[in-house]
Amino acid sequence: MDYTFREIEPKWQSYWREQGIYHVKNECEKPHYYVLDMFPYPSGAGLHVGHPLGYIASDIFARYKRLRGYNVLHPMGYDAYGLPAEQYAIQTGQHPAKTTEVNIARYREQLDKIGFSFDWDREVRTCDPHYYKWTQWTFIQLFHHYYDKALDKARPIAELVQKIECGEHSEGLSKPWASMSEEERQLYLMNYRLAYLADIPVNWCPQLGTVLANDEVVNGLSVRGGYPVERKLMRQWSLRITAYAQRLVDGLDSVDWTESLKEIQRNWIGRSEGAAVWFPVADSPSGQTFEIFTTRPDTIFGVTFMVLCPEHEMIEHIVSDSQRDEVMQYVTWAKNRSERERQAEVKKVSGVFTGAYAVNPLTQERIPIYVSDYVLSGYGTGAIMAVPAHDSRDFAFARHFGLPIRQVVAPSADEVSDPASWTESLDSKSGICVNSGFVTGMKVKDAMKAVIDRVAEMKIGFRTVNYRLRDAIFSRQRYWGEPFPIYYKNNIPYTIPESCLPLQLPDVSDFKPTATGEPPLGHAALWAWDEANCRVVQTSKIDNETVFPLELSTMPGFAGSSGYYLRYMDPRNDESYFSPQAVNYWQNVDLYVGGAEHGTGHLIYARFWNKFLYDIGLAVKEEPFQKLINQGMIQGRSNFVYRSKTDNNLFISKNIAGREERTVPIHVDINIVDNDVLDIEMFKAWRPEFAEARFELEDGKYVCGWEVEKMSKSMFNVQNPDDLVERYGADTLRLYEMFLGPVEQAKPWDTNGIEGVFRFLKKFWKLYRVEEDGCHLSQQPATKAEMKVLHQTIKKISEDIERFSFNTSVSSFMVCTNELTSAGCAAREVLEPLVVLMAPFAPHIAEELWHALGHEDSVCMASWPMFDEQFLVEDTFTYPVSFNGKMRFTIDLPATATQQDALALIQSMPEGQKWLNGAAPKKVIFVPKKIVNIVI
RNA sequence: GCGGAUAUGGCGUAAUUGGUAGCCGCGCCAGACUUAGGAUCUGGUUCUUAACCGAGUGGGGGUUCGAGUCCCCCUAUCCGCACCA
Repeated sequence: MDYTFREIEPKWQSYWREQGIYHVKNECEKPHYYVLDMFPYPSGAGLHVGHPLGYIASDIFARYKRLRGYNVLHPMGYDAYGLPAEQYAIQTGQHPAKTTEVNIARYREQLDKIGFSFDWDREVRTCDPHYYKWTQWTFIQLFHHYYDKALDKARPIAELVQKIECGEHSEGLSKPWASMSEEERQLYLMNYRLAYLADIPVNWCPQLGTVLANDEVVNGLSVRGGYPVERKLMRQWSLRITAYAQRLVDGLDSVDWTESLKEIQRNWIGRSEGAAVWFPVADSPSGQTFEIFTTRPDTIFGVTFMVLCPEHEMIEHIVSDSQRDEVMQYVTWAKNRSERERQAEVKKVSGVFTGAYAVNPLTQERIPIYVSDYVLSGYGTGAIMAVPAHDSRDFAFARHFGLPIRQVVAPSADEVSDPASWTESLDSKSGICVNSGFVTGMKVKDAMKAVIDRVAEMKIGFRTVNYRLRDAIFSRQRYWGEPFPIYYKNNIPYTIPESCLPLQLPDVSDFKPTATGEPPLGHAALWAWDEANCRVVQTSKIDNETVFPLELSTMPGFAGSSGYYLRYMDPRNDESYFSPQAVNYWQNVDLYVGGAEHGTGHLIYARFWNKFLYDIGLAVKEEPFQKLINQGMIQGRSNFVYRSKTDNNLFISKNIAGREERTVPIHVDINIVDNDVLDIEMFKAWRPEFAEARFELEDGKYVCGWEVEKMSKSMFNVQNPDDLVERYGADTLRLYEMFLGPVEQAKPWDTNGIEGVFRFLKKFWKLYRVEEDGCHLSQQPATKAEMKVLHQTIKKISEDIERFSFNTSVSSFMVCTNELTSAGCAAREVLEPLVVLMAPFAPHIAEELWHALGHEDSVCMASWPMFDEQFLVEDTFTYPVSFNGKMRFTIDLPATATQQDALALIQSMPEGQKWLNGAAPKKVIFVPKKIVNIVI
């Protein structure tokens, strides 16, 4: 019988489904293992071959772990809320709920064809009220918690109130707590809540009609759609992720991720140590001071001016009358500049003198205060001490405005020079302090410490740490997201009771965003909160006495994806996020597979979310994802035909002389090209304008050009997995995606080698001599050589899977099959274990062969074969013999041979004598089972 | 500018982790079976050479009996961050 994958694959897919083979229980004697894929956005384009790459790898691993006796949690779901889904809905003019539904169905159909072992009973969708109930619930918990710096964990806000009442906490209190109104108290607590409402400058994207988080903006443009983003002050919900900055840095040391991704996160969090110092404003009657942050306290003697960011609140208080107009003009100009403009003109220096002076607290020197937008309001205190000699930005500013530059650090004490001659600043943190008062002569590192100690002693500053990480803006002026479980009473936000969750997303007909920032939920005119009855009411009467307005913005895409891995543990629980039993059993994700592009988004938010849930006693591990594998991006491989410049109907094959000058390349659909050879008939039928095409062929073929580009519809290089499943079967697709190269590596998609993998599977199939009534194998014992091949393969495949090196596994299968084929092996004792080895990679063919071998149960229930060392040991070993490191000939020695044996044998051989030439070897290096090298 | 990674035949890649570089696959060449093949099977395929020899893992140096692998310098490509004081 032939290998009929078209019959086999659907047959076993429905068998697995009907038998519930992949259903996982939470209680089990077996050890647990949790393998997770990053769940997809169900976009309208469907899956392309890049998506399943990671899924196939994790599926192989999950199946392997099952065969190894683990109870494996391997779920899948959909990240259905958020901008991409909504943008697609707007483009197609349909309701997002509808398009999401359709897209999910399409994804599911595509996924099912590839034969994954997901437990679909645990599917979650972030847009499902049963799911987002817990997203909203977590938000409520965040709102009701603050970060206790002493305990270094989140605690209920009620505890903070208690502390305030006992007088243990008074930071920033303007008047006694007892005399504060409810509104004043709430406003004060807002400064502490982990989910808080504040007027903050945000990334506003008019085209998308929403605010975006920092990781959703790149180079001043939105990641989704590439629209310009501007800075705007808006009242927004934020998550106080910065409270966790240090723990987010520290936690990286305990997880098994690639160094590069950890580094991406460290950079994003951007921890820097330094000092905060207060600089008094000169001649200030009210004794004003302002705080600056510096990582170079050692250079404080080199400060020649100060700079405030345009948003700094101090500006209007200190600006001199003569400078007021100019300063205000600059501030207005700077504030109205778009992010993109600002970033594009980073090199251009701008700024203005305030007319005011500050006093260097260590030297009592008067130094001018400037305003410039090179100082950012969001970092540190939005004010800096400028040391132009040792900071390139200050240097550029000083040169532009002709401000003095004073050297205070030199590579060595005698390398002091006149900064007037410098072309750049001396930013290095190594060297000796010069002209620096009491730190003169100290090494930079020692001076940093000395200056901090001194300012601390003088009570004008302190050692501190700053982070680049900003709080995560959590409001989106969009429709397709989780509603906030928040209503407003006297403009003060209150959470709706947990028992009323989920707060369902209202169905509105007009879900489009507005350019002004009014959330589309405002279109749900009748959407308000009846406080007394704890329910959403449809009334236009918001009386602010019994009926209150609800928050109209929705949560961002990362809300739903931040805790989904925990929900999979217990996905149908309506009483809690997940049960303690479930989380105690599964703990956290053992292996997480997904793209590195989520390094500064989802992977940070999820870690934060998990740490918070850990603090409040829900999660049991501080880090959610123990091991992380980043699968490489699959790029497209475009094909080109070459059209004559003079004759639109003439196409010239790639390698014909002079083709380059005579033609222009045109993208051609990769589906009508096979191994870079164009299917001429399909090409003519592809588009009407090519119907009359004529060709200049080479060797009777039309050879296309190719290039690696992004996979995109417009380049006709999108490879759809369904087509390949149809043509070669899911098992071939699975093996081929793995065979392409290491999972972690980015690579262009290229079907040129898929035939080879397909041939291999057919060959593998033949090995089993399948007939209508099963396999016609002999019961004869396998030869020693055959057993050796088998056990080598078991060893290799096991090691490969543990190392996540699936491309080499496929090669090993090929070698094994080739050897068994040429040995004519028909021994059951060899072929049966081989089926189990194949099961994680090509589950359909393995299942079919397993049954053909006479088994009644599924191959998924088998156990992984163990290799037996006895088949691998050699009686003799062939040693390469080198002279001075140069390999010359080989000798066979018993496995137990020693250096003396080797040397004796070599000396007795004519070859050996030729090389030794009668002389005694200087040295003999003998590494058992490796090499004999003789130094002559 | 800062940080991270990568570099091996015509192509995708492999190398027991310092021990015969190029496994496996594609492509190509030759052959077998075929009316036929874009089916199947067999053999060959780093370069140079008729062959032996020789050269060879981006370039240059170093450590070592021995380097694709370790160390230093350089180049190229990819990715991340980027006025973060």
